[in-house]
Amino acid sequence: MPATRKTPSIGVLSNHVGFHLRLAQLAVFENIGRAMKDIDVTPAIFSVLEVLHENDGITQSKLAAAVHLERSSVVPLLDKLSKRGLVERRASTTDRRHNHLHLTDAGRDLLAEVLRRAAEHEKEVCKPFTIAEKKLLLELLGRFRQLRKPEAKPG
Amino acid sequence: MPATRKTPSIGVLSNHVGFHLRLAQLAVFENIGRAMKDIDVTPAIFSVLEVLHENDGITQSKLAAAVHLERSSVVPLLDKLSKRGLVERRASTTDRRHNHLHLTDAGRDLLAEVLRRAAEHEKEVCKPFTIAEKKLLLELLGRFRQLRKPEAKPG
DNA sequence: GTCAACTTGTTTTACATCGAACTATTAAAA
DNA sequence: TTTTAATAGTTCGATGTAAAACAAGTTGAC
Repeated sequence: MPATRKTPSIGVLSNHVGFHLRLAQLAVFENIGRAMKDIDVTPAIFSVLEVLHENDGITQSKLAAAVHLERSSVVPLLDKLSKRGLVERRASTTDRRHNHLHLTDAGRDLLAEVLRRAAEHEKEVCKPFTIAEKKLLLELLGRFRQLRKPEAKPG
Repeated sequence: MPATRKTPSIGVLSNHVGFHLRLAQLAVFENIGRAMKDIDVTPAIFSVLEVLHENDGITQSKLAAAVHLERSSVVPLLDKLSKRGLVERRASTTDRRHNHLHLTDAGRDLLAEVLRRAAEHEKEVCKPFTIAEKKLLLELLGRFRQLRKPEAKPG
């Protein structure tokens, strides 16, 4: 019995949200990659620049939490960005454990371009949806937040 | 100017599907991780076992395509699985480039357990949704398929 | 039948991310 | 005040995935 005729079946995977979330994310991120590769901006970098712009002087830990990366993952990312002259780490004077992060002018400029492209890209990627459908999709996705880490700490 | 009062803003990210897809996938996969870590099964492994079960004798390339991994990524994964005695690579007799992949008895046994847990986990993860909502969500996610790689090949 | 083009699995290299352990610093407890 | 615990950033090691280059095999053009 020739097993691999035509398209392989994915079995129960077709009923699992995890699988489909991954595929969707893959497709969208691939798209972003194409849209921004010439300016060397990944989704992670985009989110960092945007959060830095929205929260000037934020610390690394808070940034990490905001973009859902680990503290330790943010370090090399910021290394790269400050090497590119987009971000500055300023040691805090009041609490010498903290770094306060700031976008440089170059960082702000790049972010402006990134935002321009991101808006365009978002339009592209959401073509399959009406406004209402997109809003609905985001709302549905938001519900997964409910199941984040059962992180001890009772009220 | 204390920049980091309260919760940092994520700016335009809140309107970008990519960001929310990532968060949702993160949350769901984290959950799966917890549910299966004692049997050493990741989402990728789950999908591979299932596709192998559904398509006995499938080749590595086709498997890779089915689970949306690269050919080259599937190699170390299968190495591990065959080392664990869950999967067999049999060289094809008709086309010596191909490996035909087969689940071993142990592989089938493990998959059975995995499917049991996956079903339970899926129920858990989809608690925030009604049946109709979940169906809707999967349908919406499916629409992102339309934007997969503009991979040359005109009709 | 020969040679070019393609396909399959693999190797190698690179990279993003994580978790655990470490240092310096601050805060809390005693 | 001294001791202890917590926090911020970092380092280090491991892992998963990808992209590019490759060898072996196959197919198709001529």
